[in-house]
Amino acid sequence: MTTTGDIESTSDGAPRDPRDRVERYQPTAIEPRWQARWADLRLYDTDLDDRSKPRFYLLTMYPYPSGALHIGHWYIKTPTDAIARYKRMHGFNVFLPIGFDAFGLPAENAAIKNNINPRDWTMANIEKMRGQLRSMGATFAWDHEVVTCDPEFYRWNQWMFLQFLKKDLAYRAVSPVDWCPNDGTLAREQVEGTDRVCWRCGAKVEKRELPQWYLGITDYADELLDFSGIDWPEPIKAMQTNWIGRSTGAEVAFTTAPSAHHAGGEELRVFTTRPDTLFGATFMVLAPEHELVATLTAPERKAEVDAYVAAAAAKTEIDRLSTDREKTGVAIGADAINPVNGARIPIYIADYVLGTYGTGAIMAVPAHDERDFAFAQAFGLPIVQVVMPPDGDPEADLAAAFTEHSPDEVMVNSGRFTGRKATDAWGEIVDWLGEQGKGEPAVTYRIRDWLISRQRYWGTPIPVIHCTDCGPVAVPEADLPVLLPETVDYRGSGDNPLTRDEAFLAVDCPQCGKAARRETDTMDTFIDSSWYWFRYLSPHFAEGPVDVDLVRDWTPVDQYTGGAEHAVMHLLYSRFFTKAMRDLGLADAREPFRRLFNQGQILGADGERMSKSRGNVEDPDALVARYGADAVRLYLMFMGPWDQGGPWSAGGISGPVKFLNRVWALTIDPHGREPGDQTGGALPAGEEEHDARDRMRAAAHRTLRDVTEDYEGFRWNTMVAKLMELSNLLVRYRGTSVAGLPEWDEAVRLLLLMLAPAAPHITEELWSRLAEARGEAWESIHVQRWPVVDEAAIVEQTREIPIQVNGKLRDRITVPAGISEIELEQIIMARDKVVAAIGEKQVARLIHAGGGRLVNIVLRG
RNA sequence: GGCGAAGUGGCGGAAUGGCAGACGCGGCGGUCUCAAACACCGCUGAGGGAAACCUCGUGUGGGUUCGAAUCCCACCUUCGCUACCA
Repeated sequence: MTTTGDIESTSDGAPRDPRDRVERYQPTAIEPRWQARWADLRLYDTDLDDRSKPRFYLLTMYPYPSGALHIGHWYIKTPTDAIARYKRMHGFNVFLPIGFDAFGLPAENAAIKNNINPRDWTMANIEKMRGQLRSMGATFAWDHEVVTCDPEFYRWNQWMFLQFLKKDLAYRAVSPVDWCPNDGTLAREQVEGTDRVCWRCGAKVEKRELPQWYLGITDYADELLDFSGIDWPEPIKAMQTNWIGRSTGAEVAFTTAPSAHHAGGEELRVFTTRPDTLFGATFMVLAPEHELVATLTAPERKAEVDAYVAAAAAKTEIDRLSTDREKTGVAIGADAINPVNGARIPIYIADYVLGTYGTGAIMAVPAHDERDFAFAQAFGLPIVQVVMPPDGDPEADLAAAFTEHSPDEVMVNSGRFTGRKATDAWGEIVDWLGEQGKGEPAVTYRIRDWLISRQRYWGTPIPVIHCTDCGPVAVPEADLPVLLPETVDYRGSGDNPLTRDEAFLAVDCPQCGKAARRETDTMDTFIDSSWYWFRYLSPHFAEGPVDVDLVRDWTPVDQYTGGAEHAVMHLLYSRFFTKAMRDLGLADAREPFRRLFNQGQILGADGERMSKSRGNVEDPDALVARYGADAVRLYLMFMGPWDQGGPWSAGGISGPVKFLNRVWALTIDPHGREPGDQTGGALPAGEEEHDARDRMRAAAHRTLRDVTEDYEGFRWNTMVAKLMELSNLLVRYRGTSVAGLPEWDEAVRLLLLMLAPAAPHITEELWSRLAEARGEAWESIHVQRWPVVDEAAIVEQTREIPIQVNGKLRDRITVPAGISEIELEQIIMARDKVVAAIGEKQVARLIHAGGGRLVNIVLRG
């Protein structure tokens, strides 16, 4: 270290900046050097078989290789790296893998545009992004990298699909599906917003009737509602719960009434969550696509009904909604019979009843359902109140549907149930229907099975062969992987080129041996992300998708970090896959991620989502080149709470930059003083050397205690603030007589250790220089143990106590720490300000609050 | 419409029943410098006052409490998700 401690000695020569004699902080010189050194030493390779330390599987959502990292990647990944480093300093064997979500449409679009293979485009991007990820100084276990477009990975997508087929967890069905002109078919949860657009490309989605492959996620609906044993953010659990949408109720069998054109007696089942309102059903509504519409429609109504059905079928969901909830429908000229009272009620079709939910038919109870109420009003249908508050009028005209369903409500106009509490009667009615074989308890879900077929090239081929005789036949496991053809003929079109690739298509049926055709759909890329963290453990394992022993030791993941935008997609699929894999004996945990943290999103300076088209994208490479990775890491952590995100503003980065410069100066030049320093190297007024030494120790250990808590809770912003506070104190003592004393050295050492996980390069550099100055051998700061708080150092001799009168701050006194309440009260009551604030009033009592932290004097009157 | 999150200085934010505004940005004044930049020191919620201090102040209105940014009730605003789910 180069320190002389005496700046006056330079002043007799030509005037010059005294700081020039000290080396300045140059992050761009330091950072690549340490990154290379860490890599050479294999400092962050994880030995997964090491049983001497507790394991910690830290996972962060893998990036899509779009071509460049953006600041959002830094926002999630650098604090995650800080967690890894912090946990290592606590003796954990930390596994922090990284990989690439390498299948997907952008590669295909690039291929069409530039007439190159999507693989080449993808792999070039990956190579570039690897370099960018390294520039973060993050401790990723690169030797476990997974790239999902590698056959070594996607063959196991195919293998698992075959296992799912055997268990009927994968199946093919023809049904109306959401079709995006760019991405092909989409799963239900991949269509967003009121105007029904594709989650990825934003194009409007239309309905198509197609044969498609599904995974039976609904089989696991109930288990997916159980979040016990995992520590996830409440909003995500709420979103998943809403998405799964479990409704308990009953299926009730209405029957068709005999009429001129129909014999009657046919069952019409409805699902209801309100069996207690059965007596109020005044009509019935079928979805236009309901299978019985054709047979039940009266001849004279046929033309109108057919027209309505055709119109509904032609309408996309967009159009259905654009009618702004105005109810439309047509009576079909047939009646149904209500099983509870034998009432004949007319049957309508209306598009507000969905064919895909429940039974596709409802009993309409206009008095107690807003939609039914609106329909009844529009069509002049009777409205009969059957549930009301205890003081209600059963014959009153309702202005709106009465949907309250609390223990107070009583039933009216309901035959033998009249006068009963509605909540009590709910179950009895279901039981009563059950005894007569006219209904039973039922549960329905909003969630649909996961549609995984995509009409795209750049994905995992679905391992199925279509034979004219045998139908769809699974590719034998021995024939896996079904490889994507290397050369692709796009002919400038956006179609799936597999459909034109005769070499790919032509194959013999594995069952009968006749000429057959391969399935050309590929899998939704969310399949890849549904289990990639299992593969990280053994990326080259050839005997199966996962090494079951490693999975047992290392999963579930201890901590997962990533965005909340995947709440009902990736984060739900992953839970499903884990449970399905468990049932295949591939995993033994029922949940994938023990703890989940959703960071916020970094927006552009304009407060909008960052996007190239808006021109508000912040380039992390440029920031790193200018300020260094440590400053960028620290600034992102310092911005605000991690789960909050917020608009980017480059201005604030100067704070962390200045902080790092001070840490640098404190460490390599403790005796130096800045040229404008007006303190003359003196301690703060009234402070003796021993006071200063105590203060440094106390501050360092109090900071350690608080910062440790902040690390545990991922509260980076306050963590950085507290380190800044400590460094501010040391800056004040720099160049004074206490700089360089043991308490100073300890405070600097603790400051570096506490900062190390967040700013790994500068701390490593300074740590090495401290070792060098002491003539010790270098040992990385990142393999040091996290320091231990000395509670004795924090204990203070005196305390400052705020004094309130009637809750208003009136005075502050400094007293010895161990003072008794009686002594304290004597001092307080003698204070001028307190006496003045009390005035003529009487003191009612004194409150010693918060364990002696504050005193409040309460006055009478 | 439903579910969820959040409203605090000029700005990002801290404080989750006990001193509101930690820490930082920006701003103002000073030191250093021939000068500027950097760096360093001080001030910086609003109003009043020469000052000591006083009053007001955490979206709005009420409530609980000795004491409320924090807890409760009602409302307003913003953001995210959802969208006729019977």
